Amino acid sequence: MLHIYNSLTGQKEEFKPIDGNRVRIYVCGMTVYDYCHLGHARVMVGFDAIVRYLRYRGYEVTYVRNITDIDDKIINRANELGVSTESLTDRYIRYMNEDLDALFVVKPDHEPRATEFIPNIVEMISELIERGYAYPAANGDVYYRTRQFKQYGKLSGTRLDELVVGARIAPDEMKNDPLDFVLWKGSKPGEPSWNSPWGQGRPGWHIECSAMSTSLLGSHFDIHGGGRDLLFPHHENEIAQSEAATDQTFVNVWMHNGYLEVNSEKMSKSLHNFLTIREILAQDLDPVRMGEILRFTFLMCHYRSPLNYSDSSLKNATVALRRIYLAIRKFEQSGISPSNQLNDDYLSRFQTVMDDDFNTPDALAVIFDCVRDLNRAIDIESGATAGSLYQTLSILNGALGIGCMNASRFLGVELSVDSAGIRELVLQREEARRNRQWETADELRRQLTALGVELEDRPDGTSTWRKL
RNA sequence: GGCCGGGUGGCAGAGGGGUUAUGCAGCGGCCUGCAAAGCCGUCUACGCCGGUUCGAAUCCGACCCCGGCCUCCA
Repeated sequence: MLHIYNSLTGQKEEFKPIDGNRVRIYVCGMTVYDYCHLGHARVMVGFDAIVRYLRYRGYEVTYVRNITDIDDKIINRANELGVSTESLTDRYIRYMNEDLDALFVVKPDHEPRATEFIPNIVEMISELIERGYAYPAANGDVYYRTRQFKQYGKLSGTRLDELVVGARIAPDEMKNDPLDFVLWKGSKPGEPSWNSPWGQGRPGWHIECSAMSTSLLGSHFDIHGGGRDLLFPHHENEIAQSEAATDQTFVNVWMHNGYLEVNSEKMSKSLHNFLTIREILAQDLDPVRMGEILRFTFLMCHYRSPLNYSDSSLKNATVALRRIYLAIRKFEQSGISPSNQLNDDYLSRFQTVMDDDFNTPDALAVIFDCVRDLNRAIDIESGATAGSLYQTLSILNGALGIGCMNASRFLGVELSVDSAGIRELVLQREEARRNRQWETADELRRQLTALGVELEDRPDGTSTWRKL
């Protein structure tokens, strides 16, 4: 039985899809005016693993992850660079896709952009005005009447009276109440804008997610996710907008990722302490290998816990992941055939921990137990057992989206700057060992070590190797 | 100030009333020409103080520290 922690109720709940076997999930993606940073990566990888697991579990998932391609920051950035907002967002969407590919993140079923849903947005705002939940102001803005929505604050646990203290009205805004928030922004000359009943303008940030999610998934769907920092006010406002406009429960389960931290501080744009995905990927000769290491780093920590990022997080992930790949390679070089007879014990342990709010660290513990068993089975030449464990391991890895690289590539065998030269030295050493010239063999090993190559001698006298 | 999280062994990081998390590192052994990898065994633990209980790292209360939200942020 799958249980998911619901931010709305503050507890783990049994998950029951609204419509039989179908699961409809919406995740807030990114605003594309800069490179993806590790905080984005954590959300994308986290929900990628969740969606993969839901599918593994047999659910028919419709996964929507939006792109915000119009807002103040995009406009400002485009102006700074002297380019159009479209060319700016196109560029960063391209970079985002490259980054996410490197992290083995599968494409969502729909990836709507705010600018493609202006009619839906306008329609929803009109509905809100009609129902008395919104009002146009003289400056061309349209605002949401927050106090009108009696359940406001139910997600974040805030009370309106407490919020008033911090609320403020910017000089150019014409709100009736400081708590009201903008649905539609009247545009200034020269800004990108769309036609609306309230004049030229653009959508506010919160409304686009309400419009896109309900348009693509219906007024009432199963799961809505995003980073913890979106819980308030973004998701709170989404609820207010959607439920006021449709009179229906918006979302059953709200899921939020813990923060990615650096030096125990939240990584964010405003603190200027963020690392981009591509900076990290560039740290290794093979960016794809680095992508999987980064992905693994995220999965070693539960999605709701804060993850304190450091260089040693990557090192930890590297050696842990290497253990998995060494076992895979060991099996592949053993000549044993994979077996279709899966190991029920591991499958069931894996499902138990993943069913408990997607506990990926526990799931990895199961995988490592399976790895140990596999190594053991290969060592004692128990072919049937090894074949079964190998196949089981592959299935479990696939459910998390790890271990899907070619083992030799991960271990760096095909990648070295001088593979041919290394191969030559390895062969020379094999020759020396055959002749029992241990001094020569050890000297060659020293040379290889200096090249960053670690040798593993096999019983038959040949050697395999990997990058240190 | 209000509202949320959290403090676990050398490190990372799950768990959560009595029984090995897991990975890395350490120690002992097997294997090896020597290594590496692998396997077997093994040491370090639950912020502080009280309480409940036969028994608490796990529940309750106070306290100390850390982080977050209350303004844009994944």
